[in-house]
Amino acid sequence: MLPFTVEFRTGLSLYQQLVYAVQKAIVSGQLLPGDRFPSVRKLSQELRINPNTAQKVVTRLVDQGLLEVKPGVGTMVARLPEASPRERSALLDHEAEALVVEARRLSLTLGQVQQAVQDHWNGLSEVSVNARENPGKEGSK
Amino acid sequence: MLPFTVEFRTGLSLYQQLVYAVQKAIVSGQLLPGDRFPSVRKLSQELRINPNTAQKVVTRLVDQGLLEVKPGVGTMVARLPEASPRERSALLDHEAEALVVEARRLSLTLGQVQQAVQDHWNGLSEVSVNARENPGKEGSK
DNA sequence: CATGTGTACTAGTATTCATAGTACACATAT
DNA sequence: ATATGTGTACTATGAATACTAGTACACATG
Repeated sequence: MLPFTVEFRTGLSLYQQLVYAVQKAIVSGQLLPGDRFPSVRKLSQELRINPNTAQKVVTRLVDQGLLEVKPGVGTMVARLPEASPRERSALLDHEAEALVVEARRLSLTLGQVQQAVQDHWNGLSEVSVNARENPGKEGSK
Repeated sequence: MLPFTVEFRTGLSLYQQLVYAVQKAIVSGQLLPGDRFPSVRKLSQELRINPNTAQKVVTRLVDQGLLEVKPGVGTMVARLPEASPRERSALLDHEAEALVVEARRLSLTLGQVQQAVQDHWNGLSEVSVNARENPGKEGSK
């Protein structure tokens, strides 16, 4: 029973997809700062992957500041760290450009791209709202 | 003397970056259908890479329908092929989402993302306009 | 014929990814 | 003190990918 969902697809490495799934769960509010995060042994069991692969996922997310660990205790979701201006401009300069190049290659329109961006933005915000209702239910257990 | 520019950065494979640079040159109009594309030997010389790596770039672009080759003659830029609905929805569903997730992780705003998308969109269109003027200059040589 | 083109190989090295297994230190519950 | 669960660090292996080097052949053109 993991607090995030992941559908494995071909073309991307397992650990990349897992890192992304957790990032998504965090930015959407499905996972909140202070929440307990499953141990690498639980991750590897549930996902049927090697513990070292699970550990690699956690290490990457720790490096990004999304998770924090206490040796012997476990892992929990951290507060979203302040992003560096460098990272931000890299996304706006490079990743956004790559999306646009790809969109133009597929003959999509600017409007379609912007609409998709907005839809995803709103979709993640809706999850955030739902997530705040669900923790209340869990608190009653 | 290549008809596209590429700045190699770490983190991505050489051939990926080259494929992207050519995609960008094509969608921006810097390279037009029918234009001659450099041979793999020229690519490897200019870029100081192995000819097999250059060939891999060309093969990938041919697979995408952006280039077409005539054995013994050479390679030229193809007409932008009709993109499959599958590719399109994949970009709008997955790549756009990934950009949004990353943007939210970096605490960027929807407005900033959409502004960046539009800027890049416009930036590529401006290149297209300039490219149409430059061929005229080259014609006079 | 000489030159330039794409293409297909073989072979090698380095890196990444994922796995398997082991073991230790730390923390908590019984 | 013991049992259980935690993170962490290793070694080793194999597969896949990336990139290089070199060679050779067929095709096209001057």
